[in-house]
Amino acid sequence: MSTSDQKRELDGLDAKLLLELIEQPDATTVALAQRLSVSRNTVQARLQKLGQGTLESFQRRVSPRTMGYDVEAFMNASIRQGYDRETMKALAEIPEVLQIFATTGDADLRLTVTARSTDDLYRVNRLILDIPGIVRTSTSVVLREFLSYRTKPLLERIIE
Amino acid sequence: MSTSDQKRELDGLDAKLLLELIEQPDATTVALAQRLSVSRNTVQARLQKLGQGTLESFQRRVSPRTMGYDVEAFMNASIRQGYDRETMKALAEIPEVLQIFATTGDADLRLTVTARSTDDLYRVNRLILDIPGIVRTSTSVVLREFLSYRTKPLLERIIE
DNA sequence: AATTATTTGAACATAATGCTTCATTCACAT
DNA sequence: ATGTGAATGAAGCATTATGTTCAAATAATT
Repeated sequence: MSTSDQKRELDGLDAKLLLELIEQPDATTVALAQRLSVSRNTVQARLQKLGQGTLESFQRRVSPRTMGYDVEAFMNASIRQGYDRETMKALAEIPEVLQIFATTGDADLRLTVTARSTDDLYRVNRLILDIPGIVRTSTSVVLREFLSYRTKPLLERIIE
Repeated sequence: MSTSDQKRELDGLDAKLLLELIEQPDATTVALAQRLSVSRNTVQARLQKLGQGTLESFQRRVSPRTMGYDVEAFMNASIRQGYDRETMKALAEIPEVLQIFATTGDADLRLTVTARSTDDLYRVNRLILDIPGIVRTSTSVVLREFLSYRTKPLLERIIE
């Protein structure tokens, strides 16, 4: 039982593998193997393990912007106690709601929301406010993305 | 010149393709072709276009949690005027800073930050506060992720 | 030192890929 | 309606990758 634990932390090879894939997402197994100077079998085994649970969904690579949703916003929302489950369900039924977090701090929920325009964002905001259990919202619109999501430095730190 | 514009919006086929890839990220080109009842050439062409600019980096699929960074937090930070460029550069040099947005609202910046633990988060917070130009920060730690990033509903909306 | 886990290399049949060509269909502007 | 350019489908071919298995070598743990 102690053999293959569920959640093993990434080692150097895993990190190198992921870094390569960041550079060349469509790199073939053999290409990765020779670039990292390991056998094809090893790469194959590692990739399989990475695929099983450690890698996030492909969805992460899809940007709403591609679909014409040019506005991104963060929203704080307070919910009435006891309405949690149903409120969450209603929120999840709105396609423009991309993420829902519960966080510490004043507001109960933190949403990532997208919209086609600022006008459209207003519409989405109303949709959310109409959900029973939602008390109030405060929105901040993304003006600019100075640094887009990256984990590369963390991966590089693993190697050395 | 009007032939192939840079940013074309996704059509139904693109959306279907992406939805398939969400279900089976390692699906082969031919498998996708027969599942969508289009020719292999078409899938190949579409995937190539998607790879050129519309798809976000593979980095998005890498979760800090995989690397032992179990804490995720959002941080609002105010910056002193005129320090923008250098401050941003200093922030980007901290591996635990995953994202930087400029947003409307009280705070100037909104950061996504990760850390190994809450103690570690405190350390990262100090790193950020020590950056010249950063005036103050307010942090909210993610307690739970009710809905993890998804664009599937938006994609499905394109189809019908 | 002993045991277990991981890696390696090799082989094989099967399948996918990249690329090209070409006819056809489609969308759109004239 | 008509012409133009782009997107698609179909087919073929040489090359390359894949999945799989296995025994031996190496590394890591106890």
